[in-house]
Amino acid sequence: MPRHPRATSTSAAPAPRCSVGSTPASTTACSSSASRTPTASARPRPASTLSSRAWPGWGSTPTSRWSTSRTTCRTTSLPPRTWWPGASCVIPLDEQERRHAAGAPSVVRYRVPREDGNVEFADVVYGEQSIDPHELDDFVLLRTDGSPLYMLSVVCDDIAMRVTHVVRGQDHLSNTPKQILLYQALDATVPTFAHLPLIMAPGGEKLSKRKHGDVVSVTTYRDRGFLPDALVNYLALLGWSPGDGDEQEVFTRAELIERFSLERVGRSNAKFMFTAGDPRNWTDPKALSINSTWIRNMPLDELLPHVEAALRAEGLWDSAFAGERAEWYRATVELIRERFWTLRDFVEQGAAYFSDRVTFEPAAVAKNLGREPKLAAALPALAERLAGLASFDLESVEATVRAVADEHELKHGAVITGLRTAVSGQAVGPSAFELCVAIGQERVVRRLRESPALVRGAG
RNA sequence: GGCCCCAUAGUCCAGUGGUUAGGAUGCGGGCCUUUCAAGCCUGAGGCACGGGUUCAAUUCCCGUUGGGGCUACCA
Repeated sequence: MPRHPRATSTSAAPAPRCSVGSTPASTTACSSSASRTPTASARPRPASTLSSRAWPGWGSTPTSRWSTSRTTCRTTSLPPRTWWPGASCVIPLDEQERRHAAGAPSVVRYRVPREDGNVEFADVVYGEQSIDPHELDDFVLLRTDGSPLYMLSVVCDDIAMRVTHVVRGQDHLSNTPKQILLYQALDATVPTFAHLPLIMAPGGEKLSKRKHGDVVSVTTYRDRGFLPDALVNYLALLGWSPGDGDEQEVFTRAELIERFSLERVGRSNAKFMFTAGDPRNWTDPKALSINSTWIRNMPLDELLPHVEAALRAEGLWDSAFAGERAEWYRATVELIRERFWTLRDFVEQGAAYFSDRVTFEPAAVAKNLGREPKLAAALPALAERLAGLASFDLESVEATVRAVADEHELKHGAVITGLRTAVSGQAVGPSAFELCVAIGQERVVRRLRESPALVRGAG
């Protein structure tokens, strides 16, 4: 049998079928034969419901008996199950009859076999496990209403789906022995288990949807401009590495499929660093970093569709970008992606390139326009000079900018940075001259003509 | 309380019975320059503690401490 799900099955071994995650496809899959809604007329359940291991159990409230047991074993510091030799679980038959006659609702509980030795299995990640069944509770299989619990459902679903490899979080490691017992009770083949280390929140607790909200949701990453491959790349690195002195960190999906192996997955939990509410570090900085690496370095042709989708979603897409302006579009994306971190940057900062929409960053305006009042006159003057340019290319734009700066007795840098902000709204970005050429003569001229209001407003 | 798992910089990962303990990210400084969440260079920062085993432990063993998980008529 292949040791992990991505291994290629070479021989007659069946192709691995994986159960990834922990939610059964159906919580009622197993209930058909075993569950009946108890009624006053229901006959006592035979002890043989499940390999002579399932028993009816009563309690005035679902957990009353267990609460007592917990208290007992805590105060006596006994192993949890020693007080439970079966006596309080196995109710005498006549008592069962009496309770059923009285219509007392019951659950069906699995009686753990404690005389057959330890439950053993080899976890692909955590290694050999051997659990003393005395540590295991007699757990409930069916609720009072006959519906199955998770423990039974996963096992039944995975058997039904012929799952060969179960890959899930380490929080299920302790439940695995119970499930193995169920596989055996049902006379089914026990699958191979691989438990993965957990991803913890910055505070150290288990990361959860309930407590941590959107950061745990993949759709959040999609909506906030992550490339699918970049997310997968980052996640793969949480707990796994190629090893053998190989320090590569950027992996394509194909490389991951080729090189990933469960055997090289570590056993210690990872902390997922993020700062809720911080627009810059809303998720782990390393995840952001890998996403930016992808955006900057992936083949342009593979990035383009993602940018297009983002622009379309914001109403910034122009069919000309795929037609007569295709070349310009490609060059522009290539120019601006160098400093971008997520796909959102293409619609936020990028809007200034693809449309008439410019978002002026207040800090940028204050820094590059607000500190030099003379720009209120210089920038419009520059606008007219640029408007008169027959060829709006890098060299002529630069020459014009420098000339206008001299004429207004301004430092070149002041005009250049002011120009960048007046035209793109940003304090950072590509070379101001390249930026102008990319945005185009008409828009640059128009934005410069409108800039005095910004200069005065900021000053 | 019981059982299980884990332990290398802030974080994510390599690594070795003898190494200047490596990379990434983040942070500091410098360079470049018209800007920097860009690029280049550079700096600080780590083997949790205590016992063993050994000529020699970050590495192997035990314990301690610390962290996490499970222990539901949740999944």
